[in-house]
Amino acid sequence: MTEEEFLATYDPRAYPPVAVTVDVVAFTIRDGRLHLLLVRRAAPPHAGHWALPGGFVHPDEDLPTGAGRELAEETGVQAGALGRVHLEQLGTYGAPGRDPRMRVVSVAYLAFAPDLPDPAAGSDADEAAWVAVDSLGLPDAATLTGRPVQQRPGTTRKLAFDHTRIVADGLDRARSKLEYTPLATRFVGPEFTIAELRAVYETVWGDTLHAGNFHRKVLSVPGFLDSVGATTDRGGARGGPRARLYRAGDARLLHPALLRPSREEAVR
Amino acid sequence: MTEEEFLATYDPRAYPPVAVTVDVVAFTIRDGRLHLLLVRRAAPPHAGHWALPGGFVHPDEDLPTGAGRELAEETGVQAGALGRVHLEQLGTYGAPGRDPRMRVVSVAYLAFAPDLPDPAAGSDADEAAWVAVDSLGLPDAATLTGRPVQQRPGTTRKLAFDHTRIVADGLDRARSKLEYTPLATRFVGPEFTIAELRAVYETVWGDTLHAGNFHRKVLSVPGFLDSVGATTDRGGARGGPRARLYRAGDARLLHPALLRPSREEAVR
DNA sequence: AAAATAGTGTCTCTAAGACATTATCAT
DNA sequence: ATGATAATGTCTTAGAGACACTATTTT
Repeated sequence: MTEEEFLATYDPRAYPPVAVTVDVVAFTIRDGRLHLLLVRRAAPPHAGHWALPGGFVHPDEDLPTGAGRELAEETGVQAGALGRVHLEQLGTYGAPGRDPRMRVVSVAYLAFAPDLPDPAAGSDADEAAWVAVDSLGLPDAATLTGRPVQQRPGTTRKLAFDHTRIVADGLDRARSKLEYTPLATRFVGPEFTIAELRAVYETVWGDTLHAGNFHRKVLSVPGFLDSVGATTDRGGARGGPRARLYRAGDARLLHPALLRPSREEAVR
Repeated sequence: MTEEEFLATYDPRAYPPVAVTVDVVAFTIRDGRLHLLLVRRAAPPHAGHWALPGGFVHPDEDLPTGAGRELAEETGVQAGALGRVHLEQLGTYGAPGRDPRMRVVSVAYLAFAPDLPDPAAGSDADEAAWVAVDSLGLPDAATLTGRPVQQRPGTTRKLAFDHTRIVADGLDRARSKLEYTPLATRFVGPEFTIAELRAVYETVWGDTLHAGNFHRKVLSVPGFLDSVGATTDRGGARGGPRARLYRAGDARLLHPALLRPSREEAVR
């Protein structure tokens, strides 16, 4: 093996070409539903199918930089203005044959953003849109816990390549990270109410939470929320007192964590 | 961007070549200390330095398959006999310039194994060895919690490329996964005592645990341990009754989790 | 007035951690 | 006998969850 490796060290072009791409699983919340940024492929393979935004890594470009660039290209947000967008590496997918053209190793990134604008028209020849995740037919929390699945309206789309798996992995990661990191604050504006934060958890987890217990719980986690000292201008749309406003604190981990309800079933 | 992407789609060789390698962070426990499989590089760059075992991905080879192959090549264990070895993807490292020769994107895998034999002599021209992790000068749990660091004997080695960072990330992952998965059982034999399991936690976390509370705790986690019904042949080397033997249960997640002591300091 | 919501109080139960205790084994 | 260890018991405290309740606001 050493000789082979030795040769490869000095002439890697002797190997069949491998392409490295960056794909982005970008989540946001719109109208109380979790949405995912997708682009419709114009060219084969999988022409006409929806796929994750992504593309080849540029020379001299770091992987997270490439992910931010791909995200910026599709959303129209300036790459430098992605300040409130959280970006983290999700995983790398490189099974032979996952792209019929050649060996493609794809590094997937996960992005969380507050409600971003619709993809800028004409920014790309491919159509791009925020698509409700629950229209993709992925197994959700309700499926896992045996409760009846309520398929939400919207066309069920089959994603190109292995992107359905990548999205499923990203969804798992997102659900898990809400438990022990302040990630949920990335889905809301810089100042938010506890009810808005709770809506994030309920949307991503696909479960309803007890408002009173949630309220006390998040306030008890050190460094999670900082009180702004002000309240909303009005009460809720259907009544209720004005809610206090909070900002994200400096905690990077939540301790104690906010555990999802009833995870025993998913343990085995 | 579309044209560029379009062209690239059909002629990826137009891009500067990118190499994809697989590196393995393989941990095992020897003599109560956490060890890491390293190889000494024979050729430049970083000749003479220790590095993670790894190499270029073979054509038509899946990424985890490649990781298992690299591990098998260095440990002498047959690739098919890696049954008790846990393998999972750690992350992908692709910063430009991390390899001075060319653009190299490296997919790192994390492996956990019970005590494996010394690397088979002559299996590779490079020297390979199990190296104590605490001789690498990485920040350990004691460092993070402000307690005095006791550097254990052994030469402090500077690893090649960005492998020190990769190992640090792997160590973080391992410490974290002990909390909420039955991963610790991968470091011991098929049948083990609770004291042996506790030694794994203490070794990886770099902290001492209360024997009695640990005992009751692991037995209270559903599906973590299955009793064999037998005990060890002898008591401990320094006395004590014979310990009951257990096997790993069918739980894939520990609920409730075994949290590390005093993590508040690392939260911010 | 009626309904909805923010925020707090109370109670129960689980679990973590500190510590003690008993039984068993090696030297 | 002595010391070490396995395994269990006890007590205190923190936290999760269910539920009730008050105050505030909108329609």
